Amino acid sequence: MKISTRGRYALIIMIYLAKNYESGNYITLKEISDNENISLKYLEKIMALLTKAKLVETLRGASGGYKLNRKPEKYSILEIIKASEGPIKTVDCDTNCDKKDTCISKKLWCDLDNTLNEFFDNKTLKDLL
Amino acid sequence: MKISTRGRYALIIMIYLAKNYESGNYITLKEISDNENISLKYLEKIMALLTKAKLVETLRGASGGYKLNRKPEKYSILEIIKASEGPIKTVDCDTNCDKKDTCISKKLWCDLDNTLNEFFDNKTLKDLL
DNA sequence: TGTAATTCCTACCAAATTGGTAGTATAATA
DNA sequence: TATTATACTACCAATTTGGTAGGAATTACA
Repeated sequence: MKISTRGRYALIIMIYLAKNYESGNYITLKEISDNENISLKYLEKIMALLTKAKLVETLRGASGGYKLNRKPEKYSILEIIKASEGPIKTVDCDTNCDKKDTCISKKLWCDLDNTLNEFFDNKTLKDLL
Repeated sequence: MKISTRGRYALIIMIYLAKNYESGNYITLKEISDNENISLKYLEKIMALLTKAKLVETLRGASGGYKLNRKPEKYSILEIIKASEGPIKTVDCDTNCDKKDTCISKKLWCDLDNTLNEFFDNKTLKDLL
């Protein structure tokens, strides 16, 4: 029942970009790294996930960086969590479980996943600012 | 964002005991192991957590075993999760974070913990039967 | 046109957690 | 007293987490 640093840092990055959304500028990871005290190299790795999920626009080379490609209110927190931590699936009981059809617990875990999805989907980046 | 097998198996154990609550009998881990296809040794380890949390009554020796010490409706799922997986704390951002006082994300994670606590606290063992 | 700045990509690694197993001691009962 | 159970302690392999390192590709700008 943990959110790893991947998800936590991903959100920090996105909040940082959201704060700079109005300027339209590309923000470097170096700047985020310096301001948030997170290793540049680790940020790069997390950023790769956000880039792959098309949550940000990137520009390489000098004076490049990252920026949001939509308004902050158009990002649900769910997208950010999914991109960084993978889909929300609190238990893995579908495959290789011979009781999956009669399992009493299953409904609980499904409800839990739904609750979490709803929790994160109802909130946008803008709500956090 | 995962529930480990500890929490998952703990719930299976508790459901099993709840089903046998009316009989008043002590149930052996061997029986649960056979019926649920979970290794006896691993069940012992998980059971130790539930015992320590005083969720069950135990009797050692021949014709011993485990049984619930209250009615199934008196157990919240939260207790069982806490006993097996530890307290619900989705992020660990209090200690060693120099930004903990100004952190924008913090409220989100607190809300998340509260949502999860409420989710599990509102459900009893009996609800699952 | 060269160089500095920046992202992109691949590989590697240590520590912690997960998901167990094994053996023995202790207690209760028949 | 033999058998059946839990209780306790120690160990271990595989996976995940939380990074680091180095260089290649790309772009802006002087």
